This record gives sequence, C-alpha cells and structure tokens, in this order.
Amino acid sequence: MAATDEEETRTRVLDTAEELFYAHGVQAVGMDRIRTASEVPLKRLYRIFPSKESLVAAYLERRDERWTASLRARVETAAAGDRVAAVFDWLADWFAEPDFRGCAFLNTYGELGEAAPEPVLAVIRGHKARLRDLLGEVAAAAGAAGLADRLLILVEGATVVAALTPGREPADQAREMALALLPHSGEPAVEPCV
Amino acid sequence: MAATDEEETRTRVLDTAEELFYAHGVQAVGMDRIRTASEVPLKRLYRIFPSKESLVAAYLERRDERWTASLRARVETAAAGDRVAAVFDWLADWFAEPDFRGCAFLNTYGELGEAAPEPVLAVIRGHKARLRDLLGEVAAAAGAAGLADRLLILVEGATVVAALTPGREPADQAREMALALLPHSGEPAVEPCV
DNA sequence: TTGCGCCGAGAACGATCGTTCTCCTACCGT
DNA sequence: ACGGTAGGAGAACGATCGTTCTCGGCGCAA
Repeated sequence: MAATDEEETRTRVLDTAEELFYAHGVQAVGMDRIRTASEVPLKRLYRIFPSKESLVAAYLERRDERWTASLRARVETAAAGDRVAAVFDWLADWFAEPDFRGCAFLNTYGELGEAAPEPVLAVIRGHKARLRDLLGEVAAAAGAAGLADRLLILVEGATVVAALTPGREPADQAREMALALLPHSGEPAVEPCV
Repeated sequence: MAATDEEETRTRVLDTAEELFYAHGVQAVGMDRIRTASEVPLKRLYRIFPSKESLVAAYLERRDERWTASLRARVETAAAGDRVAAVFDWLADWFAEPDFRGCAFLNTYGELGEAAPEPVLAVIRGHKARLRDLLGEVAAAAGAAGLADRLLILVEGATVVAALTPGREPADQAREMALALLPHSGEPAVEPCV
C-alpha cells in the first residue's frame, strides 16, 4: 500500500503545483506554499521531488500530457475534413475556462528564458513540437499538407490574445483564418470560372 | 547642468534595465545588478526610480514608445496598399535581431500575471491597445476595415513562434495569411466571373 | 581656513526563498 | 511492556532580494 500512498501523494502535490504555478507563475510560488496547500510535509515533498526544478518539470510534463491528449481526443471525434475547425472549437472552450491564463509553457519560458534548467526547457520544447505534429496531422487529414507551421501561428496567436483579453473571439477569428487556408469544400477546388 | 546629468543618467539606467530585463526576465535581475552594469550608485538610482516597480514600468514604457514608433515609421514608408505586408517585413527584421527573445510585454505579463503592480499592467495593456489600433489603421489603408483583431492574432502568433524557434519564417508565413485576408489586388475586387 | 551639506561606496537590515536539520511522537516486532 | 525506527511539524540555515543607513570625502560659502 505504501506505493499507492506515494502515488496518491504525488498526484496531490502535482495538482496543487499545477494550480499555483499556472495561476501565479513559477517563481512567485514557493515550496512552502505548495506544502501548505497540498498538506504534504516538506520532507515527503522533497523525497518525491528532490528539488523545485524537478517539481516544475513534472508539473509541465503532466500538463503537456493532459492538454495534448484532450485536444487530440476532441480532434479525433471530428470527421477528417472538420478537424481543423475542431482544433479551434476546442481552443474556444479552453479560453472560456474561468482560470484560463494563457499557455503555461509560454508563460514559463517567458519567465525563465534560456536560463531555465535543461529538463524544464526540454519539456517546453517537446510540448510545442508535439503540438506542431498534431496540427500537421490535422492539416493532412483535411487534404492540406504542410500547414503545420501556419496553424501553429494561429493557435499561439489566439492563445496569447485571449490571455490578455479573455473571451472566445480570438479562437473564432483564428478558426476562420485557418479554414481559409484549406481547399474550399463548397466549390470546385480549381478553376471555378470555366 | 544638473538636470542634463540627471537625464543622461536616467537613460543610461534605462538602457541597462532594458538590456537585462529583456534578456533575463524582470524577476531574475536584481537592482544590484543594474547598479553594477550601469555604474550608477544605488542612491542615485533610487532617487530617479523610487522602487524597482517604477523602474520596470519606465522600462516597458520607453520600450513601447520606441517599438511602436519604429513599426509605425516602417509602415508609413510603404504605399497604402502595401502596409500590411510592411508590418510583417518589419517583424521579420525584428526576429532576426541576435538578441530577440519574444515580446517583452508578453514575457513580463506571463511572469507577473494579474498580480503585477498596476502601473506595469497599464503599460502592458496600453502597448497591446496601441498595436491593435495601428493594425486597424493599416488594414483600413488597405481597404479592409475591421481586420485589426485578426492581424493582431497573426502578429502575436508569429512573435511567439519566433521566440521559441528563431528565424524569419514565422513572419513570412504570417504575412501570407495576412495578405490573404485583403481584397486581392491582382483581380477585380468583386464578381470575378461574369 | 573652517565649517557645512551633499554624494558615492558599500555595509546593513528585514523579508523570503530553497533546502536541511532537529526533535518528538507513534507505531512495530519481540 | 519496550526499544528502535520511520515520519511529521516546524525551526534553522545560507543565499539573495529590495531597500535603507552609515560613513567618509569633496566642494563651496563666509
């Protein structure tokens, strides 16, 4: 049972860390605050995460897994041709969450910069690479390969704008721009005027 | 002469602050480091900027003025129809600067969040509002009103992507998407098929 | 020359951070 | 019943931060 307890404690710490780090930034939240909020003794906390740096990396890692899996799940419920739109619908829902505060990875990167500990940097870069890959798949499914980078710009742009001016509009506008990149479905793909 | 000295010292402090704050983040740079790098005694530093918070606000304020003025100058050298493209050409040059590290205002916002001191928040929001207005003017000059928010998404998205994967490509891709929003100049504006 | 006031250099202060250590309690096998 | 050990609560430590204070020297008016 000890292992189970350890697992449960670990997720409780990560839940607390995610809430606090995401809401207030990594540097503004001390280990003591996580200890108080999670009610996990400092000693156990340091046994599970030997340093704050490792806790930050674990927080970002788990958030990446959940975030990407959630987006992927939503995308995969849509028909191949509607998947680009599904991405931005999912974004709109995310932006509407009451505690939305932009992209956790960009916030952390902006906060720590290139001086961030290597494991943290790796998670950040890995997250963006995974997102880019997913967007590439989505574009390919819609019959438009090579659109990953453009879609990434739209996703990041909408997220950043929404972080400063909350609301779903950025997602809707990015969605329109994204759909405009696709081959039009309502009319013949080439030579509309014969 | 005293006033001139004070002015010169002030700009030297701001030059140092801008370099360090932008490169390493606001929280990672202490007042002592600014004092050492600028060679301005701590006492004088605090006489000009009564607190770190006011120095941060002044740094962002001056950066906003310069950044926006530079973009506006570039835009105004272009013909009315080419101004949207000029925005993204300017962005590409910015991304190529060796010390480019994304948007200083977004980085600071991500770092401090809503807990940022009010004057700092005001500068950040003011900067984004000014940028949005400028993009609105640019769009209007190209005969397409109401595009400010979409262009803002493209500008922010390109900037964020460039911050993580340096290079001018994000600007070029955003530029293409932006031009696609405009009424095509190569063909009649309405009813191409009669 | 002699006091006087301003300014620079750097120590000092109090708060806070990440991390470790000390003590004390509670449980376990025998 | 009892000694040993693991674990929890919180103090303690050293570093660093923003900010202030002290001290010594320099320029200037009388």
